[in-house]
Amino acid sequence: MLLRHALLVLLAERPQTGYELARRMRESLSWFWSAQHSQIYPELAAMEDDGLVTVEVGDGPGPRGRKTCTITDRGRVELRVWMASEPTPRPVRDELVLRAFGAGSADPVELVAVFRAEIERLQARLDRYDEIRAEIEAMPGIDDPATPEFGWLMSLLHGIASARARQQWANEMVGKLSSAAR
Amino acid sequence: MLLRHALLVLLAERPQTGYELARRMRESLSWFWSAQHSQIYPELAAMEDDGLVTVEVGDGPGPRGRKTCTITDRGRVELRVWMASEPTPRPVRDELVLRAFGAGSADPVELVAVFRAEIERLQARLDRYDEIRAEIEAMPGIDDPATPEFGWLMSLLHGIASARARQQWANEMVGKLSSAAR
DNA sequence: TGTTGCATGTAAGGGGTTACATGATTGA
DNA sequence: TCAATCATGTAACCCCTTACATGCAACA
Repeated sequence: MLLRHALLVLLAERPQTGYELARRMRESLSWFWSAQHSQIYPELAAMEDDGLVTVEVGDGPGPRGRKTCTITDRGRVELRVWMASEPTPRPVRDELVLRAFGAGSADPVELVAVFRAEIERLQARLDRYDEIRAEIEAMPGIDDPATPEFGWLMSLLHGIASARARQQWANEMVGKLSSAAR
Repeated sequence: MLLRHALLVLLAERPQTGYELARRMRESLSWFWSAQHSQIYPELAAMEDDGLVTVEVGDGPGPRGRKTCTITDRGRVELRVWMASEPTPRPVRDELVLRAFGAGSADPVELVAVFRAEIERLQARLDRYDEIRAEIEAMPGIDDPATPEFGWLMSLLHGIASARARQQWANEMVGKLSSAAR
């Protein structure tokens, strides 16, 4: 029931169509959550059955109508309860750390290249984060947790902190592998 | 084909049974990789079919024999190629960051409690990491990437770096939420 | 006229978790 | 004798990704 709560978080802000939700997942939320439209549409239907959202059908392009989903009071209660609950621990699967663990089975020169590439990817992401951060921090009411911008900034700060930590670690790996190769 | 390479990493060190591989996944590797025995046994059989491991059946408890898996030359080549390849980006799903994003839909006091609990969980993990670190760093040849201990230390350093970064971020969240509540 | 974006759905398949199932050995 | 550990396997189910499928509107 995790996609369900991710959708409720987005719908709490304003009513949206499934297409819009899928786009926001892809474009902005994707740093910490993601889902395909093929997963979102059935879930929205199930949420309607459970009374968490109401669906309003209007005119739209294509063979089917455009369906706008609105969160119900019951949906808001469900969301508030979930927000206060402890995150269920999810198993981690990190290919890069697995490669670090298995360093003994790799060509050191090739492995250094893998880590250097990761450092560059992270740098590109950090540069992008900085741009967005400048935009968001200029917004009024950014320190008020009740505004959507607050949550946006907080999740961005997480992205920055974790990318920096990972980049530094990758850099350390490159250093150790390089000095050993010499 | 990711479980496959995780198993090859472990088998590169020494021959092992499926049970042993499952235990190591659960006990030590689980910080960055995990798999259940119900997934491991069929995968080992498939790997044998593909000539990546050989299986030796011996006496064992229970109705079936004890099967020791040994990596083949072909398995080592497969592993070396994979180690030098770029990690395929996996979608992130982080419940805690999702809660930070949706801060506006939560009771601030309850949300602070959720983040404080995470800080404590991370502290317990960091304490455990420090114990293991002391043990590993005392080992000889720890700076040689060819030894299993090197990979062990590197993955541990990743765990420490990412836990610290996450803890600091969670602390920042608590600060912002608390000052807004007042 | 062709491509991109809007808009909603279904189907097949892969990866993973949980539960079911069996049974020997070792130690409390 | 009871529990934990060793040891291997199967089955059902859930979540998710990829691909298939349809068709309008706007723009180049």
